[in-house]
Amino acid sequence: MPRLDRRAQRSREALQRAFLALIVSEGYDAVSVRQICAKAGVSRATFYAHFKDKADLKRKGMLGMKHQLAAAVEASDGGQQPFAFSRALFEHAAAHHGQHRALAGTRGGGIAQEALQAVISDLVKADLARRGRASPSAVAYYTGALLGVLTWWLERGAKPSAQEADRLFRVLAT
Amino acid sequence: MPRLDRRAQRSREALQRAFLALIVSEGYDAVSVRQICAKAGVSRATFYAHFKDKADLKRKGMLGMKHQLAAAVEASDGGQQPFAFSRALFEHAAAHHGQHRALAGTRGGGIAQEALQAVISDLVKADLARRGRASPSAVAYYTGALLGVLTWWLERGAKPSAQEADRLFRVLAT
DNA sequence: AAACGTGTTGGACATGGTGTCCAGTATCTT
DNA sequence: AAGATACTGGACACCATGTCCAACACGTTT
Repeated sequence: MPRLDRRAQRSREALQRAFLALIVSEGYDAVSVRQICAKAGVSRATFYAHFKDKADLKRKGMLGMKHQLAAAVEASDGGQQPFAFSRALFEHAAAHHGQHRALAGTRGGGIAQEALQAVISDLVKADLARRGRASPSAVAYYTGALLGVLTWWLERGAKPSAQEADRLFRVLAT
Repeated sequence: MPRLDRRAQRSREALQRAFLALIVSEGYDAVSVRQICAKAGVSRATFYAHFKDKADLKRKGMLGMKHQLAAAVEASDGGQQPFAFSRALFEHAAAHHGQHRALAGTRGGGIAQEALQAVISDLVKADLARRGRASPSAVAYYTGALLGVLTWWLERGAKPSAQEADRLFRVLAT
């Protein structure tokens, strides 16, 4: 049995979708709760029944992305090569292009940088540890580098394929 | 002769200072113009005489930092070695620790990431070009890596010396 | 199908921030 | 000293926020 009433689920999803669309077109700061509700076709009272405020909506959205990402990486086995997870990361980003751009791009005010950074940082740390090369500065270095290539690639419209972007990163990193 | 009336300069600086302090203690989003004025001991009308809004204050503050940084890098000659400018960058960050942390740290919502990113990106691009290794992806890669190490270092309180942090970066990058 | 439970609605409300304006006052410059 | 310019503090209209509620509609359950 579904944990959530159909109506509740519809409202939630409509709000999330509207939020992402507005972030892209207006920028995170400029988006108001009213706008989100209008675009979602949902009463403002309903918004507050689901989320504490705009930041809460953002937080829950990022939590979802975090889980998706972690699952995608988990599901892929890139073998033993260094930074094996990066391929899955680029491919997930390509598949959910709009979502990533909204949250990680400049328009989103780098809202998701924090969350992405946390996920990537963990992956990098584990990877380096496996190879006996983990140091805090190295983790910061490779995390930043990967995030740099990822956002660069997203902002130019995920233009080269995910596979190619992944290769570009890995060539530089090794 | 001074381009700016003493009074005007005092007000400006008081507002900038108050803004930075509040960002650190409250976080960028939570800071209101009223709070800034109260902390600066300045009338709200005065604020609007100097800045269009909070974002404008932020923008002008970052412009200042950008110029400082560029000047600091310009003034130093790190010889011919790769990424010669990075030393000056870390040292400037150490000298203006509070300012950097307010704008680049998590508390500031990564407000300055954009500005820092732009400055560093230009420097990296020029450096790589000089060595005939410039490609958009490489610029993104090293810019991200340097930004990653820099923010990591700042958030742990600029704990190892600037010199040491610089060395850590350069070892990984070359 | 009917009854129940729960999500949704729209509107009211108090609160507080925003950006603008102005007349009076304080301070700087010449 | 006189003129210029910045500051003050308060008023203003406007808009967004977050909370509440009674009426309603939809989904779920029996």
